[in-house]
Amino acid sequence: MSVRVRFAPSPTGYLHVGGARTALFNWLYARKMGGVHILRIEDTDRERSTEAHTQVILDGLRWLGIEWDEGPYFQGAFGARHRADAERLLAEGKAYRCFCTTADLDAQRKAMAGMKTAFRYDGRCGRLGAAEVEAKVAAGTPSAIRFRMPQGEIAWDDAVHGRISFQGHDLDDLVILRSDHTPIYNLAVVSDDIEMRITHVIRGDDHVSNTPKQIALYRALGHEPPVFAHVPMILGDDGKKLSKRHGATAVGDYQDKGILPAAMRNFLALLGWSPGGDREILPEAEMIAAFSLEGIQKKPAVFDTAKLEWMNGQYLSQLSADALLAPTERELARMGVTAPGRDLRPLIDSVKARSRTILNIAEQVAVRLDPSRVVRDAKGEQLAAKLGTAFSANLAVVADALDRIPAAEWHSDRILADMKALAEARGAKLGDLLQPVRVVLTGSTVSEPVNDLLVVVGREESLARLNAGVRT
RNA sequence: GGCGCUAUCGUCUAGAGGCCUAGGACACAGCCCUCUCAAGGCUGGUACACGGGUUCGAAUCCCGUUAGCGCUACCA
Repeated sequence: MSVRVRFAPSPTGYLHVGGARTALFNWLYARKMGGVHILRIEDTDRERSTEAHTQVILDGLRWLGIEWDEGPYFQGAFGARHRADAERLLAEGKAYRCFCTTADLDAQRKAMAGMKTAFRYDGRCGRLGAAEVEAKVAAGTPSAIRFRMPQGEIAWDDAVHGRISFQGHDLDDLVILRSDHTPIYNLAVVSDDIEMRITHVIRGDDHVSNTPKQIALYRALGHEPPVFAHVPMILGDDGKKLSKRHGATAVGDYQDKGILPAAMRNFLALLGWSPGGDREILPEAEMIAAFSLEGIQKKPAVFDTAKLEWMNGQYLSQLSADALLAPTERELARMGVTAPGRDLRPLIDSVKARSRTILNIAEQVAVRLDPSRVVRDAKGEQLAAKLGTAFSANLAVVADALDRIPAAEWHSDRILADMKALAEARGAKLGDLLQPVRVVLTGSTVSEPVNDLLVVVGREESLARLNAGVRT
């Protein structure tokens, strides 16, 4: 039987990194096994679900390069089947009508508050006589449908955790159909997974306590449960559940920060999964080849932004300026920087080695393009203070020497040769000559080699900035 | 409270009884390279939660303790 997996987000918020990773694992497993990856939007919570959220989730998945072979299906469209399944269970005596109102339930809960055990529905409506039920129905009393939880052990062999076992008597008789005839999550999932012939349910750890309920539902409905694989949560750097106060947690935020989809995918894959051994950078094909459910970690993982950025830098350095051009231009446009007719690729090449994100690249390109974006940072100020009058004196000397290089010979090699000769002639250190140039050109003490920087900024623009620097 | 899950460097992890005086990566520190930085190379510190077993031998198996997390809805 061929593998069929699904990613089933509920559109009640943005696509967060935990969900993205779950999707990634589903997709990797499908690709690895030559199976089918299905996208199903679980929009049965109509109060919190929005179309905008659905769109954000779809966009996020596409950005990450996670494809689906079927769907997106919308769970809300399957209400009739969910209802039919609930009624079948009712007809077979595996479920019963519950006439308790929300207020009744609250009262029951309150009454049990002092007791040591947790509140559990006592099944009182399940003990109603047939005549009594009929009378209530005839009287038009609204009722929900409750599933009769079987007693005894319910266990399964989880693909990541191994055997997990619950006792039926610890579980509630759960409502499967609301009194307004809409389905409850646990029923809808099982009904859909059966209908879609899902073979492996790969989902977040937070669902393990739902699993025994769902297994019971599978059996009551006359189907074998699928293989379950519960992947652990992703935590913030304080060990707490990842949330907005940890900074970016939505995949769209990382897109905005200039993270590459391939790097994000690689990083997410390695959060809670390991191919075994020492590999870190895994191209898509290798990732698929190495993927296995057994390689998934049991314990939650902390999301380490520094490592993500390191990884992004690795991917960045492998990409050509050609490949980086479009995303960089997009970023520049957002910053309001345009350079019509200018080939930005040499600038990107010049700058990408010192960048960890597209945003870094764009910022540095912008500074080289537009003198108004040069802002002297703390290190730059420090250097100027340290050199004192030598700062502008050196600038003047360098500017003078550079001015003698004809435009046709404004090349990296020629500039470096002249600078070295100048340093030697004056008995100065090359660094003392060049650092002021770097600071005046970029505002910072960090950049590509100054001779390259001069080429990238251009002869006239460089000289203009240097001369302006001498005067201040 | 109940039920369940988890436990190797600060972080991500390798490790399926002897290969472990515990390996890699990020981060950190130092050195090399160098006009600065990044990259790269080298070096360094830091971990098997605790307590009992089982075994000739345990990071690896079992039990307990502790801690963390999840669920406990007519939410998903």
